[in-house]
Amino acid sequence: MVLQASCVMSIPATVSVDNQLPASWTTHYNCADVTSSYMSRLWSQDLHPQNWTKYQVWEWLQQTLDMHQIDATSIPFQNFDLDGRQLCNMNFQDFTRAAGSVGSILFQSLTDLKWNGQYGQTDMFTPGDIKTEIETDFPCSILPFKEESNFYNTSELFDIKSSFQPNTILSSPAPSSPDPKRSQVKRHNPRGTHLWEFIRDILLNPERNPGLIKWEDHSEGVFRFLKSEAVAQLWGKKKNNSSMTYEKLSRAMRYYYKREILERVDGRRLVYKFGRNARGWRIKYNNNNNYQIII
DNA sequence: TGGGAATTTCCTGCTT
DNA sequence: CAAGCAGGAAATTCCC
Repeated sequence: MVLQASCVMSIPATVSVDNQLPASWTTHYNCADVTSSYMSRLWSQDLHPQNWTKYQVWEWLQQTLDMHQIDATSIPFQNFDLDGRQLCNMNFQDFTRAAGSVGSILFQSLTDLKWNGQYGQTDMFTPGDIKTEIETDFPCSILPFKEESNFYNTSELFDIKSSFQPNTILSSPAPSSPDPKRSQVKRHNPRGTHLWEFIRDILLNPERNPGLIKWEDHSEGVFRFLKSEAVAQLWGKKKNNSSMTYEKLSRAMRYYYKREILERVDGRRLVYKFGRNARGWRIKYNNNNNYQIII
């Protein structure tokens, strides 16, 4: 995929994913330079940092780092597992403690936003609006982190839903092109997470759900259900449907063949393969032994 | 209220 | 034989 280099999320392979920022953080802003003109028009100033969700805090963090061309991996993101109110309560020292020398930049950025509603001369905007825009334009299930953070609470799955937002902008092919008129209107993701995304997210977080589904060939997108009924029940739990079974889940999976979200794998039970319209499952390793999920 | 998308439910027949 | 797979058909749910 053409956008591999600029549209990735970097996670140290040696560190548990849940200790890291949602992968979106790096993703968004590696993409931001590519999409700056697109993104800049999305920002507005109608949401004070005080009211940000955790997700929006992360968005701001990533955007600020990107603006200063600071490598997102150079600061411990787990120190910013905060909502807007907590963030605004941090003083300069708190920032330097949390992010070292970068802390002063972050502090300055936040101060500008708090008091001026903007940062420098840029079109600073609220992360929340970016979220809205992306939700509007793309069919892929996308919900703000705050709404999804408990999504897998019963199963201890790490939620990486937020990881795929801006990447979707750059991925191709998209089923349909964004309509600039419609993009001005806020629209929620119609039905929450789609089944294939649910499956993908389990696959991308095996340390949280060992033995449910596993990659057969990650580079090819081939995976296999190990505990089919358990996955079905998990899916049912998410959909508040206690009668979900693998038989029903698999029917939904088969519908994906036509849409090329999945491809058939003949002759192998419980084996599926992501198709050309499934995004966010590819992975590659870079020179720093970090892995990147390619959208 | 109607329409569409994305399942969900049920079913028959076939395959492993 | 049980468990899966393949799809058709209709129902359901949710959103616009």
